Amino acid sequence: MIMKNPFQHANRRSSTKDFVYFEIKQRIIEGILEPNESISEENIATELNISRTPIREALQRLEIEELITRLPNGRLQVSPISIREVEEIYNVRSLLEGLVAREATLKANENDLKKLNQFTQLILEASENDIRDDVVFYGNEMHSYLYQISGNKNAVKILNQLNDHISRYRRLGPTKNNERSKKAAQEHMEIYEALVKKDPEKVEMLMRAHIHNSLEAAIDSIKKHLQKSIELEGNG
Amino acid sequence: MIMKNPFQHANRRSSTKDFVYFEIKQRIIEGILEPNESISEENIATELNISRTPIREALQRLEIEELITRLPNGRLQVSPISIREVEEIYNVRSLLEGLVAREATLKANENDLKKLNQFTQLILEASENDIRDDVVFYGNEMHSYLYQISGNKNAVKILNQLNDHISRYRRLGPTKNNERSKKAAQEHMEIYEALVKKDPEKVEMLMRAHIHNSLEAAIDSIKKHLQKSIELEGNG
DNA sequence: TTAATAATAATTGTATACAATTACACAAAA
DNA sequence: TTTTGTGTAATTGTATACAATTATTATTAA
Repeated sequence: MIMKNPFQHANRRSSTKDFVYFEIKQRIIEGILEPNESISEENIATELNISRTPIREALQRLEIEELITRLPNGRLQVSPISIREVEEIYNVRSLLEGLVAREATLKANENDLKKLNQFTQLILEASENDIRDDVVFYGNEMHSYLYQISGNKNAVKILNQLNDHISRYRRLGPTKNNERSKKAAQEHMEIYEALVKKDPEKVEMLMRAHIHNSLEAAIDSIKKHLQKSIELEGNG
Repeated sequence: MIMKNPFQHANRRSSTKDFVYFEIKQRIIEGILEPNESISEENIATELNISRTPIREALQRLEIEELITRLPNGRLQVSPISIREVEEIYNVRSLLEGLVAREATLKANENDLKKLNQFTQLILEASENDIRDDVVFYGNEMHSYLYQISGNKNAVKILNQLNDHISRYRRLGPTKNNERSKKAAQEHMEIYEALVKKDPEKVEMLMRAHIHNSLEAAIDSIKKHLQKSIELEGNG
């Protein structure tokens, strides 16, 4: 038996749809739902004990954001991954991160700079202790903080979507590339220093380079992963 | 009485939802549905003689693309317009058009260059005859053709969404700015010439500048429009 | 055995009933 | 008159029934 509105405790309207959206997105990013795995509305409905209507709406959103792909026959599957797509995403991201960082440079106040300094210190510390997860975490925090300062809602919305895809790819690269972590920490520091000097052009340039460098590291690990997958298939 | 599936003649699955999506989007772009005008699922359902289900899905897509805004109370309205948003959109568009044009430069073959030459000629002709609509039309065609050559699906998808918003703003500027048309025609020509020379850096630079120049023309007419709206409100 | 076809099952698309929320009009009290 | 509250209408959210399509299995003919 299905209860009428299992999420009515939430204040906002339509929290069911959002709950399903975040839940399925999380599973895709974490790889619980694997690339090319088929998705059934009915299965999700049964598992989460809700009707198909809010599930359809959540899945449509994921489809628009291209984490899910609709086949010509109407069925859905988790979107496949490809090196080509990663390169596309990083190219766009590089430009937009640069734009946002430049705008943030012009708008950052003393308190913002203090905050950003704290992030760079935390990143540096994590990289010195070889804690890659923390480098990534505080790195993301610093980027998000720049998003916020910039106030550029349009660019930030796109960046957040791109970052969802990147999170998905990042999971594929378990390579604890400490060399990259140290370089990334250094790059964040340089970006911070240019921000303090209120040099928007330099901030933009450094940020673009920073994203491009991350791309190369990412591609390496993805290539390894894809190769491994193919080997496994071959042996299966 | 509602018929079961009024659009079943179409081959593809789910054409009802898509039909509603394009129909409502068109109305928003053309201004038939005005900024801040409220939107009711039931009204659309009655008018188009279909049930609310596919309409909800179409509206959700428009909401994600931000042509429609959901108020905290769950009601929908046509998204408002603002100069600030136009600037944001053009800034992002400038970077992505530049990226796509650069990539297209590397991939364009002889036939593509021939096609692009035809577009530049049509644009030039239209501008000399002061037919602004044709300058815009063939200009868009040329941009779309570059999208296609680039093969960058990710960037193109974002650009198409941005262009929907820009189309909406363009309608506000009935100023037959022939000076801008002539300059735009010239700019397209210069971009074409750099493409022929296979100079991706120059193409990117020229394209960015071209978009920025369009922005300034756009802002002028939008400012005039907003001012007029305010005056009308004051007199109303 | 294989290929073609028909019958059946599974899945998505749409309509509709009902639930939950919000807006609105109207009445009562200050 | 203004404000507060209450009942009603309007609107959105969810569940469910059914329609349409697609996939799968079974069956039959070659």
